[in-house]
Amino acid sequence: MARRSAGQAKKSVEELREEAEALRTDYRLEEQVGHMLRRAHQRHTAIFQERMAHLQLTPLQFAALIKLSDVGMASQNHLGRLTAMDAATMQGVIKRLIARGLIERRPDPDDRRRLILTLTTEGREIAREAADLGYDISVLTLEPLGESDRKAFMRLLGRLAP
Amino acid sequence: MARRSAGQAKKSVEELREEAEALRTDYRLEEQVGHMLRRAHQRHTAIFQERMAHLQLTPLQFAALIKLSDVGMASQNHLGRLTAMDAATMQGVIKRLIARGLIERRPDPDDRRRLILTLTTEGREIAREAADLGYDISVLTLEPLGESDRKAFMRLLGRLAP
DNA sequence: CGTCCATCGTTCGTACACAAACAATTCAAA
DNA sequence: TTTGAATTGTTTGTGTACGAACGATGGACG
Repeated sequence: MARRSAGQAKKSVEELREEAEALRTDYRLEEQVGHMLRRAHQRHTAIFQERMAHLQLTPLQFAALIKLSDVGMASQNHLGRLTAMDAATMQGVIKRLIARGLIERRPDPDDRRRLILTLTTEGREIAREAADLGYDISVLTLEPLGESDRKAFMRLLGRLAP
Repeated sequence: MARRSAGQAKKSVEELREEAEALRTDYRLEEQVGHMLRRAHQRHTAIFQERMAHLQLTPLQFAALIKLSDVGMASQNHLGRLTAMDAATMQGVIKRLIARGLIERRPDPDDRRRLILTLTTEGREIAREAADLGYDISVLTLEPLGESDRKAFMRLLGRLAP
C-alpha cells in the first residue's frame, strides 16, 4: 500500500530527506482514480445539463423518473435504493418532482409507514422523452472512446460500481 | 396463448404490447455511463472517508492541500483550476482549511485582486501524511480489478476526463 | 489618456450527498 | 403476547457543485 523503502539498517538524514521529497512529488493528484472519476463525472453532468436543458431535469430527478416508470410504483426508500440515493437525498428530489407535478405520493394502506410514489400522466410523458435524451447523453459521454474501448470501459467501470 | 407468427402485415395487440415493453425496458439506468460513474465515485468517496477519518479531510480539502504542497503557493482561482473546482466551491473549501490552520491567505502586493495561498507548517505535515493515505485509497478503489485491467481502466478513464 | 474587456474573489440561490438523530410503525422472537 | 429490533420517512447540519450577478482591479487597445 503506502510506499515502503527496501529494508535497510540505518538511514542518513539525507536519505530520509530525499525519500520524503520523492514521496511528495511522487503522488500526482491528476493520476489518481478518485480525482479522475470526479472529473469524468463533472464532464458527464455538463453534457447532461446541456442536453436536458429544455426538460429542466437534473441527473437525479431523471434517474428517479426513469426508474419509477420502470417499476410502476415504489415507496420512497425503495426507489432510493433502486437509484442509489439515500433517504435524505431522496427527500429533496421527490419533493421537487412532486412540486412540478411529475410524481404523486399517497400513503400505503397496507403499511402506514410507507408512501407510495407513482408517475402522473405528465410525468410519464416527460420520462419517455427524457429516456431518448438519456441515450444520446450516454453516447456523447463515451464519444472520446472508440467502439471496442467503449465496451471495455463499461465492463471495467461496472466492476467498480457494485 | 399468443402465438408468434413471423413477418406479417398487421400486428396483433400482443405484438404491439411486446414492442412497447421492449422499448420501455430498452433504456436501463444501471447500464448508463453517467449512473455508473456516479456510483463508482460514491464508492470511492466512501473508501476515502473511511481511510481519511482520523485526518478529517474531505476529498476536495485533500486535493487542495496536496496541490498547494506541489506548487508551493497559488491564488485561489489558480488553485481551483489545478484541482478542478470553480471559484464558488473553492471559497468554502479554502475557508474551512484556513479555519483549521492548514492554509494561510495573504494579499498579493503585485496584483491587488489576488489572494495568495500557502500551507502552514501543520498544513505541510498533514499533506505529507495524507498523501500516503491517498495511495492506499487509490489502490483500494481499484482493488476489484486485476493488474492489467487496472492499467486499461485508468487509460480509458483519462480520455473521459480531459 | 481613457475605454472596454478579462480576471479575481465574493455572495446568493438551487441542488445533490450523506451522517446522525428522531418518531411512527411493523415484525419477529422470547 | 409483549418486548425489542428493524424499517420508513423526516429533519438538521456539514460539505460539495455550479450558475449568475457583483464590485474591484488589471491590461490591451485605439
